Amino acid sequence: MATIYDVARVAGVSAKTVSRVLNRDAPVKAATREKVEAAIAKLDFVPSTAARMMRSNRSGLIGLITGAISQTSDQPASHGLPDLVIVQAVQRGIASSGMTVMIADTGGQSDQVAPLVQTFLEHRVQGLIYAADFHQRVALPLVPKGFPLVLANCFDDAGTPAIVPDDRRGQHMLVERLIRAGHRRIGYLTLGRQMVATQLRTEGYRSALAEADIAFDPALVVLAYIDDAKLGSKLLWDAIDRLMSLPEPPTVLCCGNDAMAMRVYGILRSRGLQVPQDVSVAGFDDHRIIAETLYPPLTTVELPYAAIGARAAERLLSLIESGPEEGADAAPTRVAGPVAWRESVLSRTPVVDFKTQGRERP
Amino acid sequence: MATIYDVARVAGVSAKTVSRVLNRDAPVKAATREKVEAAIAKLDFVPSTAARMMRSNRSGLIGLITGAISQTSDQPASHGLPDLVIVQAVQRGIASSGMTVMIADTGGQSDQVAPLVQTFLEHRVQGLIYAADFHQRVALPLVPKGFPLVLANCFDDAGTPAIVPDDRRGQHMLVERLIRAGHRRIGYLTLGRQMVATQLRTEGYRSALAEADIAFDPALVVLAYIDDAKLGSKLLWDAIDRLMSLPEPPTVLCCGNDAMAMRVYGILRSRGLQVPQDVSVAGFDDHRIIAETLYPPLTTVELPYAAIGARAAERLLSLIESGPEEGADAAPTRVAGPVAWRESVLSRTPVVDFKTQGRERP
DNA sequence: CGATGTCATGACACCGATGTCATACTTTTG
DNA sequence: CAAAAGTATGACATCGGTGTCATGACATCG
Repeated sequence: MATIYDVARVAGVSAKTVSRVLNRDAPVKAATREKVEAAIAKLDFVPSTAARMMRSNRSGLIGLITGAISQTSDQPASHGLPDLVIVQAVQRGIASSGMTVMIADTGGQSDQVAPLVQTFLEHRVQGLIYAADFHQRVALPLVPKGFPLVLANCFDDAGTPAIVPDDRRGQHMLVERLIRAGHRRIGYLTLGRQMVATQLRTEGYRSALAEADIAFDPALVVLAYIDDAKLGSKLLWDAIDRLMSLPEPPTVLCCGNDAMAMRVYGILRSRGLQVPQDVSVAGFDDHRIIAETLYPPLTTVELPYAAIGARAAERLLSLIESGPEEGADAAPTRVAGPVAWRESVLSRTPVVDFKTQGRERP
Repeated sequence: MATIYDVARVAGVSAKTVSRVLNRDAPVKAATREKVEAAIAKLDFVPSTAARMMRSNRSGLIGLITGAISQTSDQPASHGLPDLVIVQAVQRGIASSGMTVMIADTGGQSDQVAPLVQTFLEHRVQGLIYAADFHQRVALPLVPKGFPLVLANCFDDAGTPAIVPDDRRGQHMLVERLIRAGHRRIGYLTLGRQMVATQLRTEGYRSALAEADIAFDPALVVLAYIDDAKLGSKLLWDAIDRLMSLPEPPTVLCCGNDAMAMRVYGILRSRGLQVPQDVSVAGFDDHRIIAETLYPPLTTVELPYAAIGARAAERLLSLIESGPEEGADAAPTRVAGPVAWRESVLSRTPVVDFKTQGRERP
């Protein structure tokens, strides 16, 4: 590969002048510039970032780590996709600042994190992002303190800048919307209890009910997911059985995610119940390929992975530019996705101003 | 950041000795090594790839480009996921050789390809992979000729090494399997005709029929996809109407992809037809979250994205090591995914040895 | 025992850019 | 018109490692 000296020789100028043409950081006579540009084209010269970096100490690189980071291992290998959406969004955000993203995946081995970080540091990345495959608490990997680092779709106890989905608000908005559509008995089929998302969403579910002065009925909330296809299926059938045979059965079933909602469609149909005429169904994730393809299309809440990735990139860039920010550090940034309202939820002629009525009772 | 000279000073040795400790490329006394290692640890020294690269001229970097590459634009923005699975597989394959992957996404702008390639060249990547979001023909971007380049999930007319899914064989295997299960009237709801995959799969469909001496009936093959939600839905309804009201209707419907199969489930149910008792259904892609979650689980063909990514990485590494390979260059490498046989297809008590019977007829 | 070889280490140049400073040539200005 | 200011360019050191070669200390061998 040609060097700046080759170009200088061919163009009959000094290397420094070629550098000036490349960087436009000092005036160069038009005639000289043309000679240099001709030489560059002729030699297929491409400047070396490595050499450049040696002086400037700025690599223009960002490191992105995906896959298992901490040894939780109580969680199953995920569906494997959401973090990739984050990757894409991060890449776009970073690219818009002229930097380049290097990626590495732990392949599920949390002990791979250390060597990956080392490699990134050797490349002198100017910042690191870690993207998790589902909303979780992680134990921090080893980076030099003060090094720009942002967590996406996860958080830690050390106050590292983090961007996470606002599960609480997402579920709250969904339930609120269901109530506005006239639903009062709202069933909730949850994912595993130990998941961060489940806890937060349950809070959102309850707060929305509370805001509308609807009493929380524990019988309406049922664990309906375990990590085993066969048992999981039975669990879901039983959960629905239990809910639908309540004295006052729910008019809508909120599901822990869209895939569960898809199964619920099938189960309800097998029981002769039509969606949404007999029971409404709502999901979570806005996994488009499911939500839009199901018939009827599924009402759900978007898990804003793209927004999370974009925010993470943004945050990291600002950390790099301005150094560690002062305030507002402790809590993760929560990004709420909108409710995607589709035909799987029936609007029941609502008892107008039910809420006010309730309040007016002494 | 500390340099090798700082380490040398602290350890009381020369820089070169530190280098030797780092690279283990020459004998160093145990006592000296320990002093050096202590100094490295004390200073948090991390060697600079950039400086290293200047002498060795090997960056240890691979460039990966995703998103729109050529200005076809007749194809809609894809579902956006498959290429990310390829990204992950490529990353794993490359990482196993100790190299690092840099990624860039065109964000749908094919005119972004040139600057991205330029950036990669500036970083002195040792090879490039382009991963497309669906099986397609692409027009080559500008890379120095002889530069290691592999296409994944796409191919060009210039004979660039390419890894693509074997759509023909995939569909062939599926149909062959359906025939073995006793099906003779096999409906086929295709994706857009201009898609490479559609053409190849139709060939596979026909060849499997031919092998079994089943006459090809054009009435059984119907275009059922256009890029418009509303019109697409109507098209699919009509297609199914047409197929099911044939004098001899199909006993199984092959769908262009799993999402279509999911819709077909819904449509069939609305018509009072049970899957698979009344009609069997098969998909294509093995989009797990759909295929495994649908009830009944969907028989489909895996689109081996992970394998494609892995093969692409492998191929690129061999190109880098051994230089341009000689023979077997022209045709893309085709990777066939297995048939995922699930409960959406009914095994009809087959007319035993129908095939032989057919042959024996004069 | 001196010649030869191996081990352990250091001095120094070099990779390919850019920053600093010097210099020659122009143009502006009092 | 000379001094001051601006323009265009080059020489050279430098960034942080590694390759080459030299050197001194021992071990081995005929």
